[in-house]
Amino acid sequence: MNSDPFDLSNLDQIETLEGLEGGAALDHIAALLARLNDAQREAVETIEGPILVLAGAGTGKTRVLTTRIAYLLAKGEVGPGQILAVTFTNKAANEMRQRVANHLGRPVEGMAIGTFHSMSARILRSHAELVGLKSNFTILDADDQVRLLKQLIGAENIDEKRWPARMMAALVDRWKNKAMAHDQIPEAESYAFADGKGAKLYKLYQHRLKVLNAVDFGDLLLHTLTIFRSNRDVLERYQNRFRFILVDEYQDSNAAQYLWLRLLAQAHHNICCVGDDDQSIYGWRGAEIGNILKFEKDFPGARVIRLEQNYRSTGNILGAAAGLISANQGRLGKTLWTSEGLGEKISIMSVWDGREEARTISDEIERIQLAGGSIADTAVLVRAGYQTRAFEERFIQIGLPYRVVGGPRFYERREIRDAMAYLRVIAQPNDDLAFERIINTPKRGLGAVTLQKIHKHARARGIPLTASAAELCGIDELTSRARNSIRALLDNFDRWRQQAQEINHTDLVQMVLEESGYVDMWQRDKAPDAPGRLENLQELVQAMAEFENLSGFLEHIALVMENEQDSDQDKTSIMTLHGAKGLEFETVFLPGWEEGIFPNQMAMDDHGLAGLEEERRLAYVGLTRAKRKVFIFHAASRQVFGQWQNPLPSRFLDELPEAHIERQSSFTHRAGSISNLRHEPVDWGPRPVGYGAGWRRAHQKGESLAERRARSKTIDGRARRIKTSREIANEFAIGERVFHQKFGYGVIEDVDGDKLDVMFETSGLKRIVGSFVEPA
DNA sequence: AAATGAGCAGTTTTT
DNA sequence: CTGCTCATTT
Repeated sequence: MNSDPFDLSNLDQIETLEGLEGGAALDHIAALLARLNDAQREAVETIEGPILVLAGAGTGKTRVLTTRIAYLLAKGEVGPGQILAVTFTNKAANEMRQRVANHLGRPVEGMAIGTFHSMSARILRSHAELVGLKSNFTILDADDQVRLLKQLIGAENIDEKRWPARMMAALVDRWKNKAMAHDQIPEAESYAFADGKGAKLYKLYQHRLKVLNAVDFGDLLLHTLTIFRSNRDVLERYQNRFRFILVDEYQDSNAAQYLWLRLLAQAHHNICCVGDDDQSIYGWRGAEIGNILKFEKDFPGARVIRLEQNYRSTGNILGAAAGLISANQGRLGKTLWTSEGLGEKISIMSVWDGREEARTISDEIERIQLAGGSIADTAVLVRAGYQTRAFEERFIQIGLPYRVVGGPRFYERREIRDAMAYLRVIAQPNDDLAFERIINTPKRGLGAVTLQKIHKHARARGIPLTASAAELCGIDELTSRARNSIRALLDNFDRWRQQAQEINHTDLVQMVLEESGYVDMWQRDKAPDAPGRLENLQELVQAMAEFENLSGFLEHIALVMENEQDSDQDKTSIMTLHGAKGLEFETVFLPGWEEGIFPNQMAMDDHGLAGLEEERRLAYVGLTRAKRKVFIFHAASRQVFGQWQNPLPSRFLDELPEAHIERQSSFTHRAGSISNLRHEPVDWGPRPVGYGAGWRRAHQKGESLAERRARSKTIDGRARRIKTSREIANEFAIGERVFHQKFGYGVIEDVDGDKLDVMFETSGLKRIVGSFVEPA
């Protein structure tokens, strides 16, 4: 959890680890080193100077990072306080801390391990005044950010329909990721929003944040950069303190993070970045794959070490992944290999639709379950969040235990945010956004009109909303009802603030939720989800108990937006490909490999070739999550946003080397009709209606279509057979009349591999996959 | 001031 | 299909 306290008051901390110096510790570390391969050991033992460790999927990257830290400490020359290790997620930071402790046989205090954002928050709290903030500043999340921008956009008389606040928020994020302050926005960029008002809004927004004593996510980094750049003495103190810097997932760093690292590493150059350019999948939120590609240029004299021995996957999986990723340009290049065998080929399964896809996957997971396997070792990895639903529905229907990883997050739930807003107003009366959120929640007769008046008065007097509300109670501006209501609320807050000094924070939150009427509001609510919300509030109280005080807790939830998952039960996981990075499973299911879905259409529309390549890296990440077996699916027709579509199979399927894959089709329309059925040249002459090639073939075999269907059913009711694109191509003849479930009857105009051009009677010319039509 | 209903748009990934 | 906003009604 929040267990990475490093003491900023002691910037020169160099104490080494007691009890670990000397022979015993070195023996211990020697044993750790002996378990590494040559490349890994080199990465651990090269202490001085910049190093880039190119760590392919499953090559022991975390082991290298943590052993390296343990090695530094055990040598006795480096103190924990001199090490800075940055990650992108809190989960990764916690894991790293844990594993270092395991290596050393004891927890390590005083080491700075954390995310870029939590590290920056620490630094910023120590020097807030240098950027015009107070050290108790609030950290706004995306939701607050959007609400604030919405107000500003409204005040500027910009049509919020045409220029949504979310868009502006995305723009602000983008600029901040690139370390661009509001006075550095080029004219052209400014036109990305509301006909050139982008930069102005950015400026207004930053101004407003300062008044609110608040920062957003991007500001944590940006303000820290500003402090470093304009206060040489402060920078030097951090440079001296953090003599050894380690960075995880370097391929995900953005421009601001790069600058942040470069400033800190400038003095001593002891920076070790670990990453994999082939797993760079966060370009859309500002990650610069260029950072890792030009590492050697940025840090002259850098050593580059490649970790290529894979300890996770079979040869077939690695071969398929390698073939796929080789289609990308501008890679640093790695060749993963394994000393293990080829294992099973990757199965590419063609299904009719999403329902069958979900059914087939659930069948397969059940089979693993029946065979006594752990289904926690299986995962369904989807491209986008909305795809999880189909699987959830199916799994619920058959009672298959599952968990959706990375679903709606605990701290983003409405009731939790409401409760948090109360606490924020208590902790910081100036927190206008929080106050606005709960001023009429639960309903206390303070509607839009009253709020408008409070706003107006606040603006006129240049004071926060709470102060404005208090002043309005003293004058004759509001209705007496509103006045009474506000006074009661403010009195409550005064009392709670007093109580906050005396009782502990968990009791406080209970008291606040009761006395504000918030609990009551949900108890009276007859909506089916109301009881769940009350439970969540209870959970919130429990979560708070783990923190010493209110501000510690508020900091935690601002930065640690992950919710821990119950890992004790044997459940299969459903998650996005992004969410799966860094994880591994015995068996991985990859549904929805269809053009438009994966690769995602928007990624390609918005970012062209770069977007496509990132999609391909995402596919690479998906494949390399599997230890033993991968199933890839594509459906002939799929309902997206209530619309039926007939997508083509993903181009990524064609990029998988044939040697490592096998194709299967789980539907039966042409079961039994294998390529050797076509032994004669096709007669192109006119044929009587109802006497098509398909019909003839059926009779050559002496079986009706229905009979063949029945015969081909397998024991478990599903029919499966391998079908290569060559088979498909040989099965069809130009001029043949076919039937498609969605498009009806049509005539084949052209055959290209496994794809057919079919002129349908009702819907015209379509390009479709051969396995989805049957002879008419 | 609140509740209801119609119409609408947005649908990727998230520290 | 869903969730949201907005407008209308009570």
